[in-house]
Amino acid sequence: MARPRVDQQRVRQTGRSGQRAQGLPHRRGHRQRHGHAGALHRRRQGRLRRLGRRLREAGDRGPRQRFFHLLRAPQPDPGRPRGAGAQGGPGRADGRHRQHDRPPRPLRDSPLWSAGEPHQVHADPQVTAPVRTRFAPSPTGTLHIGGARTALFNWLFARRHGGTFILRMEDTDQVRSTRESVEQVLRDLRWLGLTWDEGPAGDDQGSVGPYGPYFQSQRREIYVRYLDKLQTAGLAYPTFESKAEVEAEREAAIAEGRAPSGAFEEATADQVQAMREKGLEPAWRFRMPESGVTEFEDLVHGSMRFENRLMADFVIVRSDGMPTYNFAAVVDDALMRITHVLRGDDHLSNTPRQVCLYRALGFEPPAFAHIPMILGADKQRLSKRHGATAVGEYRAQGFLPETLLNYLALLGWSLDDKTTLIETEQLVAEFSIERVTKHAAVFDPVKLAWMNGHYVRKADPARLAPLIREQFLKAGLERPEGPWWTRLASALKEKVRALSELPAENAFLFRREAPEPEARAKFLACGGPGMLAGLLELLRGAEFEPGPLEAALRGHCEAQGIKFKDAVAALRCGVSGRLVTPGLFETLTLLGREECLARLGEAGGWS
RNA sequence: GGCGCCUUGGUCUAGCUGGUUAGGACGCCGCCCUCUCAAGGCGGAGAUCACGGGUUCGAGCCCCGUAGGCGCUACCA
Repeated sequence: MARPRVDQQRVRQTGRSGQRAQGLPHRRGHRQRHGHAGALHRRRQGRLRRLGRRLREAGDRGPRQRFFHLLRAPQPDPGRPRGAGAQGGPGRADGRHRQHDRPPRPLRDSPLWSAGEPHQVHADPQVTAPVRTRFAPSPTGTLHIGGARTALFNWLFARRHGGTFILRMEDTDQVRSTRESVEQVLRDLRWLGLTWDEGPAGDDQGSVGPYGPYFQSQRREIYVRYLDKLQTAGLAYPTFESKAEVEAEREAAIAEGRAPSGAFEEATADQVQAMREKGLEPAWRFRMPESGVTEFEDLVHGSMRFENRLMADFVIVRSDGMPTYNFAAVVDDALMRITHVLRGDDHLSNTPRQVCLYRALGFEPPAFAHIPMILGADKQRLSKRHGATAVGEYRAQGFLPETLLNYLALLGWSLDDKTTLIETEQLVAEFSIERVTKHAAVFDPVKLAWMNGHYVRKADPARLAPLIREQFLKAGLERPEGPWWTRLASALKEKVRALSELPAENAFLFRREAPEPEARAKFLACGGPGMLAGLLELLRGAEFEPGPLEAALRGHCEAQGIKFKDAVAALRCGVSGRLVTPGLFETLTLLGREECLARLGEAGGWS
């Protein structure tokens, strides 16, 4: 390939002892520096907050976005150490927000780096053009709670603004990505109702949408094309340094108290050729600006600022030809016209690198919103040892999708000071990035279970019936489909949390079991044997529906001078062999007259 | 090591321009309701707002500093 404009590419000298190390200031006590930076940050935050309030009060539509540019003092022109800078930084002197209605610039306009020039992007939560968000999981396992929450926020934001929600599979890690995992993720998202407008279609490797394919593994040529552009512009270079070598160098640098070099040994064309003849391909690194700062506005964290010289050249294409996350995500987000990137804040530190890539490629960066992570009870990243963390597990345990949506929405977001139960529809209507929290949240399965109880109670028994049947089937308790299941559902839904708890407590409805000793004792204690004849008589004659049955029993007790409670206890224990059951009259009708009579007869033999 | 982010009861959170008995929810305890258990209703315990200074008549909110947790610094994403 042609390699024009070589002169412009000499943004930085190559070689591992490149200039940048020399340019480093003398190390100061890190503690002192750290504290200072923190203070600066806090001060800035304080100013932001005050400005934000002022603006909000003034009736400004978008509290957060406006004050950012007010805050930003006119950027002093650093003197443009290198000529290319003239067309650089996006600036936003006019204070308008136009990135959304402008497609990414064609690459040939790509400005080269100009060292020392701040690279700024602006974020604008005030939506002026169609919103496009995406969820981009790597299919290396099932959909987890954290991923589901990220997907939810992206989905909510898109739906809230009438935008487009895109699903993209980041399957560049060929060894860990599996077809099975893709299917599971699709299935779980569908179950949650987080439907996507563009992305994988069906369960195969197909895609729908104008910017596909939506599997990164199918987009290799695209990444190669953009790598070529970067290389041509002198912003990417090949290296053969192994991972071990890189690590050794870094550790040595730290041990010696010097900053690790940000540059790596660039292989010459001859070297690349020679290695290729030996069957080795280089990895490609992106050339970071060696000075200046990269700034961007984060919709939840505010103004972010990173020094370029502290970020090393990073690999964008591996020696196996696959792009790395930071590269593929940027190329795809740009090409797919993503306007708002909502993702876990573990990506916050990667963002300046990505912003540099956007710039290098001539793309306008999207708005970023880094949402807090979800942790386990021990405040560590959520993982298997925290119990069920996969969406699929919750589905299998009989959780309702609206439960997950409601609960997950409240992890890092709130509507107001007292709303806990929020229907999905309301979520869509009310979601706002401005109310997203900054700190990590601990996932609490107990609260989730409570919430599921609420939604199960709210649900239509006819909807619950097949779900409940599935749970019993799993426990080996069968019964043909039919209205009986709907009646069971309405009897059971009042006292449940996870539907999976049901079979253990209610197996007696399906088969006779040895009575619990406590139930047997209670049957005797409440005078069961003495009432038996009367109760059998009553059951034989009564209309077998909950209402009439209750009326009949109350009448019977009245006439016989029996305590209603005792009669209930006798029937419950006698018929179920248990202390706790669904409502007695529902239980009786579920069992049916004949079965009740038979079981009561057996109970007559207890002693 | 460097850089970055975060910090209100056990947990999720509210707290908008400084003045609230720091509000709500889960969980916990008690009472009521009640055919058991739940659900529901009512009430209670539980927060020196990470810590230390400062400004102020007054600070969870502002300023300075410290600590802790987490993330990035990978040819993981």
